[in-house]
Amino acid sequence: MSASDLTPEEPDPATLDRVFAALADPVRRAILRRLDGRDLLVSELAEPFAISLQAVSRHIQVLVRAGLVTQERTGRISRCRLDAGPIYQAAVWVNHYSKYWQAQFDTLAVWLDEIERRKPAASPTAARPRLKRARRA
Amino acid sequence: MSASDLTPEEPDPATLDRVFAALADPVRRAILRRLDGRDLLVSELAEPFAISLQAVSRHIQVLVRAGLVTQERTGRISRCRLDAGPIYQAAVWVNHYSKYWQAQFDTLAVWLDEIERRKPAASPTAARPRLKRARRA
DNA sequence: CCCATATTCAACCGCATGCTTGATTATCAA
DNA sequence: TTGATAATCAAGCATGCGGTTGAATATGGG
Repeated sequence: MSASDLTPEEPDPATLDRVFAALADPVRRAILRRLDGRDLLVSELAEPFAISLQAVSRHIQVLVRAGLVTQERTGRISRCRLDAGPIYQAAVWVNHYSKYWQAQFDTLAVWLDEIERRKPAASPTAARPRLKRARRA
Repeated sequence: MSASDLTPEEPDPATLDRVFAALADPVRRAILRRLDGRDLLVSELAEPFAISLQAVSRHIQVLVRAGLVTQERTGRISRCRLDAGPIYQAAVWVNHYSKYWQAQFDTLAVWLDEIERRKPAASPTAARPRLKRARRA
């Protein structure tokens, strides 16, 4: 899908700043992963981490400010829900460069096909080795 | 490193940290955009920005440390080249959530269809903006 | 050689981040 | 009312970031 179909060419830079900055932390990424498909309380969210509850609470606030999480308070509990909307903007941005790794993979695929073609009757059970992601030279 | 490198479940967190952090700055994103398709010198890269050359040089170093830019020095000049490889890891991460915005667009499409259906003979020239349907994962 | 050019290094400043511990607010339950 | 629970607020600390200016390091050209 073309990026211009549903979003402007360059979305709000400040939004992109906040989203990418929010994603630049392993705890926050793990929080988003845990919110994938279910809503969780702050304390439930904090449980697997080796840091204080307060620290997790602040991580959640960072995610809220980035628009990636919404909180709905009922009584003393606060249920956290994922909002993947802003991630879409990040996805549009990074996917602009997909041509590069696709070209890389296409080249690799052609190369592997070439190897396959030169092989003198490979064993039928031995599948072709999986494509390893090309590390930069 | 295994076969899962192509579509890694969880790539190296530190790499992801550096890549997302590098993308969380408008100057660095603009640098990457300007390097899309051509290599540029540091001074050429710095030209459109209202900050000092030293500041741009440090931004480039951040991008180099994130693996997004490589520098080839010949003499006193330093030619900068984009390496989109690490962006692929970021793309894999964010595209994991594509199901959400695709669902959103599907919902929007259904909603627009509903409106269309209730309209009593819409004007022929004013076409409803076409919504490209996102591919179902 | 002499000087301009290209880039980086170094020191500094202001501010944000990530974590801690302790206090506070608010709610539920006995 | 009393007390436990859920979550946030607040202060403090170490670290890192983004910007500046000034100096240093090559390198190329006259």
